[in-house]
Amino acid sequence: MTRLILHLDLDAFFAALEQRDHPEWRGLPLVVGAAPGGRGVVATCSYEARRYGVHSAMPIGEAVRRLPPETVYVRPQMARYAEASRQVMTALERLSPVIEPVSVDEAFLDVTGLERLIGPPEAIGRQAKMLVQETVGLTASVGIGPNRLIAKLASERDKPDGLTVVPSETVQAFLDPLPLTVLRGLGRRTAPKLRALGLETVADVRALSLEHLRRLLGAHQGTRIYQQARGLAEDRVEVGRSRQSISKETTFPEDVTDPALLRETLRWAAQEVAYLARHGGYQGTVVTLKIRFRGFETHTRTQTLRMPTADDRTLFRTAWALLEAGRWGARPVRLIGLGLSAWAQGLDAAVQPDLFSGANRSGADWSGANCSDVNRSGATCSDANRAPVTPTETRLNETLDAIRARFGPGVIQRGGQRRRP
DNA sequence: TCTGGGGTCCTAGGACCC
DNA sequence: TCTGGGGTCCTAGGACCC
Repeated sequence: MTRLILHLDLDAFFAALEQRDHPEWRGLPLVVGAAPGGRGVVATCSYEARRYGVHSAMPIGEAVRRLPPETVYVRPQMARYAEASRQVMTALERLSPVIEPVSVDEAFLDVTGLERLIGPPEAIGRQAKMLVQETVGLTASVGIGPNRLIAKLASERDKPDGLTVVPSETVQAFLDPLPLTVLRGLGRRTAPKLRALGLETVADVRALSLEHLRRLLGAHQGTRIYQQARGLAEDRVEVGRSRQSISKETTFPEDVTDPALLRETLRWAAQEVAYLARHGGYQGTVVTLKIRFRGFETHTRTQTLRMPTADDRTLFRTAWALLEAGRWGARPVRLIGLGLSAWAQGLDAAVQPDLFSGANRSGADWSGANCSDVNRSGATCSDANRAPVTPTETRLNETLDAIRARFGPGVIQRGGQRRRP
C-alpha cells in the first residue's frame, strides 16, 4: 500500500524566531551562532544573510568576512526555540497523530487516508502550513511523497514557504536530475567516490549495478543507495521514538592544558548529563569520554558499567578514569565532553517516565552543600529545582569568567540554555 | 575557511564462549 | 601440530545529519 508521508521544515527556524520577536531585525542579515571572533560556526542565518553565501555550519569568522556591517549576530537561545518547537509539534498533532519530530525544526507526519477528510495532498500540505503560521507565526516548507526520502526532498525543493507534492508516478522523474548528494548517506567523504567515476546525478547512480555499489560503499550502504536512487525508502513514521544517548561537550575558547580545568569541565558535563538523564527517566550503562586535541584530532573512550546509572559522580569518575587511562600526556585540549547511553532494558522514558527521579523531588536545599554523600539513588545537588548553582558549577563559571576577561565576552560557548541565578 | 553541539547508525577487530 | 565456525559483546572510529 502506498503511504502518504508529509515532511515539514521550519524556514530558517532560529533566525526567523529572532526576527519575529525583534521587529527591528527584520529585513537585516541575521546570524544565530557563535559570537564573532569566537571559535564556532553559524547555526542558522536569515535569508538576507544567505544572499551573501553564508550558511549553517560555516565558521563564524568566514561569515563575518562575507556579511555587511549592519548584520545582527545573536547567540542561540535553545530553550526558547525548543518551546516554539513544542508548540508547532502539538499543533501538527491535530492534523495527524502519527508524527515524528526529527529535530527541533523538522517533523515527519503520516497523512495516509487524510485525503478523504481534507482533500488532495496539496490541501493537506496547506493545512499543515496554516497550523504552523497560526501557532507560532512562522513559515514552513512542506513536502509530500510516498516515503520519507521523497517527502524530505520535496520540502527542500521550494524554500522558503514552499509546498511540493510528488505523486508516486513522478518520483523517478523528480529524483533523476537531482545531484547525487541528495541521497541520504552520500556526504563529504562518500560522494567523491562516486564523482570520481564521473557520476553527478541520481540518474547516473541508478545506472550502477547493485553489486558495483555494494563493492564501492559496503553491503549495507551500497544497498541503501541503490534503493534510494530508485525512490525506495522508509515510509514508516515512528511515534514517540525515544533517544538513544545523552551527551554534553564543550569547546574551549582557547586550548587547555590545565588538568584542573579539564576536571572541572568534565564534572560540569557529568552533572548536566546526569540531570538530563534523571529528568528523562533514563539510566545508562555505557559512559563515553570524548576529547579533541589541538589540530582537531578526536578520540573517544567508552566503558560499560556493571550497573546502569544516572549519577553524576559515577559518570565523572568513570570519564576521568578513561581520560587518565588514555595516556595522552599534557597535549593542549580543544574540546572535552561526556555521554551516557545503552539504557537499562525496559526502563527508558517511554516506558517508565520519572521512575528514577522520585528521589529528586524532596525539595531539599542542596545549595552550597557538600554533595558528596547525598544518596545512592542518583539524586545530587544539581537537581533541586535547578536554581542553586552547584559548587562545581560555580568554580567552572569562575574559570570561564576568567577566560572571558582575557578573551572578551561572548567567547564561551556552553551547549544548551539554562537558568542562571 | 578552520572547523559547535547534539544526535544516529554502521563497521571492523578482538575477546570470549560453545 | 595445527586449527573450525558461529554468535555475542565490547570498543574505537567514522560518516552523516540537523
